[in-house]
Amino acid sequence: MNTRPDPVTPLTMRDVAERLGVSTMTVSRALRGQRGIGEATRQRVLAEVAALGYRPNKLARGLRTGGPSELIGLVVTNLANPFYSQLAVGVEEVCVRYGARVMLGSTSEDPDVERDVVTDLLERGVDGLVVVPASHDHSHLGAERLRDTPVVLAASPPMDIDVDCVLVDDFGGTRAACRRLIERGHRRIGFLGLPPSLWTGSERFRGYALALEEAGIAVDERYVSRHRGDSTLAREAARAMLALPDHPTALLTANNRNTVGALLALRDRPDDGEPVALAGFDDIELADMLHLPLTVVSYDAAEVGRAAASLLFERQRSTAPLHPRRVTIATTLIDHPVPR
Amino acid sequence: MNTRPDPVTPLTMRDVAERLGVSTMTVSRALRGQRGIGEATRQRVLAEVAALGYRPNKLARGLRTGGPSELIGLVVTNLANPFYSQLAVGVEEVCVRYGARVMLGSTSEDPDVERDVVTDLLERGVDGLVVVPASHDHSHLGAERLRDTPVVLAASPPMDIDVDCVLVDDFGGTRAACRRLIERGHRRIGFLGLPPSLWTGSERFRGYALALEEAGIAVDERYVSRHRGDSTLAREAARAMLALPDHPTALLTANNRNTVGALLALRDRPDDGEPVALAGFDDIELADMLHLPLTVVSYDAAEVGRAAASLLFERQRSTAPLHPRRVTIATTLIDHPVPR
DNA sequence: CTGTTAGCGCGTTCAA
DNA sequence: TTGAACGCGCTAACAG
Repeated sequence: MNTRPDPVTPLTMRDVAERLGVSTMTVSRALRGQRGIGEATRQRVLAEVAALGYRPNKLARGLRTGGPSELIGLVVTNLANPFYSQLAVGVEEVCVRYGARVMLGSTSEDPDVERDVVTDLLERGVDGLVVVPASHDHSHLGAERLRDTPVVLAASPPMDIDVDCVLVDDFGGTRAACRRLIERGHRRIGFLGLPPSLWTGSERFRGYALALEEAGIAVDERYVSRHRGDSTLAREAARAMLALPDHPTALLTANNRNTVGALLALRDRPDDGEPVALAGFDDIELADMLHLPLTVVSYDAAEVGRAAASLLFERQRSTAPLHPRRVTIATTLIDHPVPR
Repeated sequence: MNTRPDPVTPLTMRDVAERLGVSTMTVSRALRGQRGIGEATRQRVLAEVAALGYRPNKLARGLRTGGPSELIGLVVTNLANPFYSQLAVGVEEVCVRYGARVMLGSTSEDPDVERDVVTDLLERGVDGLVVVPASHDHSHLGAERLRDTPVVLAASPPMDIDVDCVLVDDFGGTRAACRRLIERGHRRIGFLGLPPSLWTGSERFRGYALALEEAGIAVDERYVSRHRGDSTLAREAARAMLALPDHPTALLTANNRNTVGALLALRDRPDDGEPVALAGFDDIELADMLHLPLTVVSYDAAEVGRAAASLLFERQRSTAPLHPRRVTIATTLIDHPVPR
């Protein structure tokens, strides 16, 4: 005989209370371990809760208490990119430490989608937002639109708004990589990069250009290609550069997609003696098992997420209005040898 | 002059209504585009909403309507693993199509954490759950504990509970890979795998063992190592196998971590003439740019997520109680040549 | 077309 | 120690 109420209607505190002949308050108190309740009653309540499989409704509770939802919104451009999934790992890790959960939003790099996603997350009551912006327009992330919900930008600094951000040392990392190539005697260095409209695109190019300048080398436009981070485009661009009579003796790539493209172009290239060196931003798994040596600018993507989430929780906890902070994650230059 | 109410208290519908001298119902109707409201009033309300930056509280709305939260919980063992982040991509993709969001939960492969995470997600009102189980104990995912919340297991079939699941063709894929090695003349094939306690571990071993049996080859225990999927352990195991006087002429690895370990072991190995062949489950980026040829069992991890989410929404929409379904994602065998 | 009443599930407040 | 009334923000159901 099934004495449980209709299973399509979820159990409420009242169901538990009625079965015990007590008020909902008694159940509520027992559930939250609040003092001021008889130990015997407590046990009776908890036993019934377990028997019935009752679960409190955190949303209703939050509505009543007005407390934090313990929910963080994470808005990324493309979760398929390992950088962003690692970022998510870091955010999640810190959130769990603070008893919070992560709600995901993917924008497909579309600013309009970003607006909608941010709005939806706010309407769902997130306590804070970590956003990898899809464009330079951050107006929908400003204080007047978000009221008191804190935001942290990742991988890109705020434009015209006052919020925290976590950046990667795009400039320094790229400069170091370019210097390494110069140290090895390269003077004609090609750059396969992202469009200047992306923060990372302009910063990484700046690192490249400054390293050349410091070595007294002029930037040769024929050796620079600034397209979207697509490995097919990168491959074509690299191929074209390498077909020049005075082609670059080294390539510097602005992200892992470009590195893959360059690797493909180098692989396809007829072996005409002098090998072309390669360095790139972002580490690559198995990089030291490739058929050619590769120098990479490596950094901890999960750390970006951890830092962003930490800034969020710190701000949440602080009563005094902190002024906007900026954290930069360091990069390391790694030389991957070739096997044998 | 700031005429807005105290910003720490979020705006409610009442704030909007009072400013307009209308009832909250009028605001509510205007906001939801419900018919039965004057066009002029509607515009007035919407204008005020925009001016104030009011945002409805979806949680309160959901509490009142009792409608779905349009929220799916995704519970994975380890988001850092590309397989699971790709799974998340697929789940998110389908959710967005249905107007839902994804709430993340990571278990670190700990069954106790899994229980807690699942409970928390349910208390937060998710409409459904996609779970990559951390163990064989699925009792906390059964109908009596979840009431009406549908669950789909990913990568592992349900044990003692009746729920949908999406699997990868672990058995068929591994058998195909092993056959390929046998076709190439190998008779001594080493297996670097996962523990039998994992579903994928036992299925992939089963594929290996059957392929051998079909070729009339007995399984040699010295050629089998079944440890956790850690590349360091895999490397040691591979090294030990290759040190045998009659060492395997080919290795078959049960997942990408094992493949990496095997690659490392093969790289370190003194070149004693005959090269050792390698095949493995899971594709590897840049596999065709390695220093040795690699055969992989490839499949679309995002498709696993898409299928899981689809099953969830289908079940949600269907009134009749569907019986448990099982979807298997196909695998493809890919031969990655070595460059040049 | 608009407003009033009531109540979703829960917790605060105050009285018993 | 326990319970009743009330309200969190919103909307269904029913007035007018």
